[in-house]
Amino acid sequence: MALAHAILAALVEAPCSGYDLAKRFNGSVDFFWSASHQQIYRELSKLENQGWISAETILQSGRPDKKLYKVTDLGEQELKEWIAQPCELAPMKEDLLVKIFAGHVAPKNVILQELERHQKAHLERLSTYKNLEQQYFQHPENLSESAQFQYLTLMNGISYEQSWLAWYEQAIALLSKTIEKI
Amino acid sequence: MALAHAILAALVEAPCSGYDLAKRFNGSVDFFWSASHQQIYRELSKLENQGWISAETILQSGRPDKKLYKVTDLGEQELKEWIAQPCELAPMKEDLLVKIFAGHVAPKNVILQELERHQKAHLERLSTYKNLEQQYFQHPENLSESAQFQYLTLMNGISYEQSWLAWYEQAIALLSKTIEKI
DNA sequence: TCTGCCATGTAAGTTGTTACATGATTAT
DNA sequence: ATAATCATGTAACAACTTACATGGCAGA
Repeated sequence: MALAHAILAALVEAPCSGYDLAKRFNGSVDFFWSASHQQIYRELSKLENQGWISAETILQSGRPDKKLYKVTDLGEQELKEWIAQPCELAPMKEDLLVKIFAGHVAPKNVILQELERHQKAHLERLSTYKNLEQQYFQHPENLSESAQFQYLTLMNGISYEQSWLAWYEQAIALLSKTIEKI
Repeated sequence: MALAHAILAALVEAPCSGYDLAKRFNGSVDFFWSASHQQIYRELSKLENQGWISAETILQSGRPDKKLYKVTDLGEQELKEWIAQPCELAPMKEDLLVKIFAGHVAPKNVILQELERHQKAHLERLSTYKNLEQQYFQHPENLSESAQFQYLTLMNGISYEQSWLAWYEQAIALLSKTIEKI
């Protein structure tokens, strides 16, 4: 049920189309949830049927019409109740760490290359996040309440990326050293 | 396909039963993958049919018989090839951050309680990880190659938990302050 | 006696992935 | 011309979750 609530959360903050939601939940700025556009469209239909969101069709000239979704009172109530229920820690699913765990069955330079690829990707994400921080959250003390909460999720994203980057440094150093020995 | 490879990775390091795998992929020591026992048993059957693992039935007195699984040469080859293929960054799915993102629709003390619950859970995990470090990885320079790789995954787990804990401090401080204002 | 551990599974339902499909507009 | 962006979806399949099911043994 969590995709439903992630969509509600995103729409409460800013009503938008499925296409826009897909952009927010894809690629580089998905610091709290990710989902494909197929999932999103399917879920949006469900949410509309349940009456948790409502759609307004916006006619556009020069580009396809779009449906602008917003959260209904019922939907907001539901979101509020969901927030109050305790939830589990997110399950770990890290392909990269599976590779590291079994790293001794593969050549070390293969592992190192993969580490460096991921390091680069995380570095890019971090810089995206820092740009967002600069643009929207320069003066944390003046933020609206909802902006404060959003800032907290961004801070989490930044902290997450930094923790990965610190680990890459250690991991690459350790593996490079043992390669030299051989 | 990643569950399959996570199982291969775990079995390469130490052959064991489905039950044991489930324990490793559940609860507090799953620092690179998590899965339920149902998933694991189903996947084990598939892997055995594909010839990537083989089972030996161990008759036990006083407790149920068990199947001890180990990775075949074919399975190890497959794992090796999978490691060499570049993979994506793990998708983000954090219920807690969804709650935070939409935090303004709920009472602040509800959010704070949930933050504190999670903080406690992460603290416990960190201490579990640190105990493992003390027990098995006291002298990193003397570790076997495979133990070195395992230590890297543990280090990642520790770094991950510490990053969450640092964020909780910030988040709780920020929210507590704004509560006082009201 | 009741709970928890050991050990394995099935069945039904939900969620997520991959591939396919359309069609206009804008920028290179 | 070609690719990218806007905008929405369907269909088939794979992965994951939740609930159900069994049964002996050990310890409080």
